[in-house]
Amino acid sequence: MSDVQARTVGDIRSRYESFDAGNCPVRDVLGQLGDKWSTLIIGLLGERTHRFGELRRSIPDISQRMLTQTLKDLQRDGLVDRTVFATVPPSVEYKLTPLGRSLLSPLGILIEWAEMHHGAIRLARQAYESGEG
Amino acid sequence: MSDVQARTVGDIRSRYESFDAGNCPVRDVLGQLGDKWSTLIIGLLGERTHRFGELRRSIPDISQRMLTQTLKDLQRDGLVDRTVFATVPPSVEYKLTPLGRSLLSPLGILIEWAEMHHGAIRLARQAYESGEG
DNA sequence: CAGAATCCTGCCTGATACTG
DNA sequence: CAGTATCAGGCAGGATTCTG
Repeated sequence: MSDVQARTVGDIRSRYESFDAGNCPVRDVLGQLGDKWSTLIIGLLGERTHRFGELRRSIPDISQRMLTQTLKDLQRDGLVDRTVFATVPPSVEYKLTPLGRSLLSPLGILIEWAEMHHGAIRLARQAYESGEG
Repeated sequence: MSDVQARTVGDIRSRYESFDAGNCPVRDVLGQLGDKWSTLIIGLLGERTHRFGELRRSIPDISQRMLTQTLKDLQRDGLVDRTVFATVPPSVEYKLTPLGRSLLSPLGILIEWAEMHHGAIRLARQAYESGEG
């Protein structure tokens, strides 16, 4: 692990400085993943194919506008596949593309880190507030 | 890898739904990492300790305000350690805490994914624009 | 059912000026 | 050098209404 970490430490720096803001792959990816709903939708679609209404019910506090827009962005980036069925009433299915599925593993690792250290982060926040906040 | 992926797929879903928005560790972490500058600063501090002015020069397009604020947030979350030296003129050093260093590996993995698939994402965007954008 | 269009608001962010 | 304070703009995101 120390080997992996030592390598990635340098990589983070070098990969940022080789690209301006517009073409930086890190910003391109984290900019999208960092928004409010993308990772949640990717997680749901990683589980199985969902219809639009299923996604909306699974994420009670998302607005219709944001669900539509986030799905469109993910589709645009080639992470999500959208299939329309010409039924009455119409139905639309969303699923991950192979590219989208390949993101599940790195994303899962980050989520594991988040859950593992969430308690420590919350404690640090409390300590900060009572001390100098 | 199929084992890791299969496990994380379910995890993403379950870890989201067990927490409301305020306590969800995924949103807590990605909300911070997803901002414009956090990952860049973490990458720089993963390389070595930096002074305030060094960080500012290393990130030419960050405003003083955002650098201060991002550093404060990272310090608040226990990822970054801030040390003031009572010299004239004053100097302040920033470095990663052990918690912050533990984030370098998962973050590096995500960055590797980003760089590896950045080309595919850009191609998907071009295809989307010319097709239905 | 699955969206598109519109309006509105808050916060993120940058620019500028000032301080210890 | 390392910040803080203040102001201004733009965009993310929500609520509502309308359509095929």
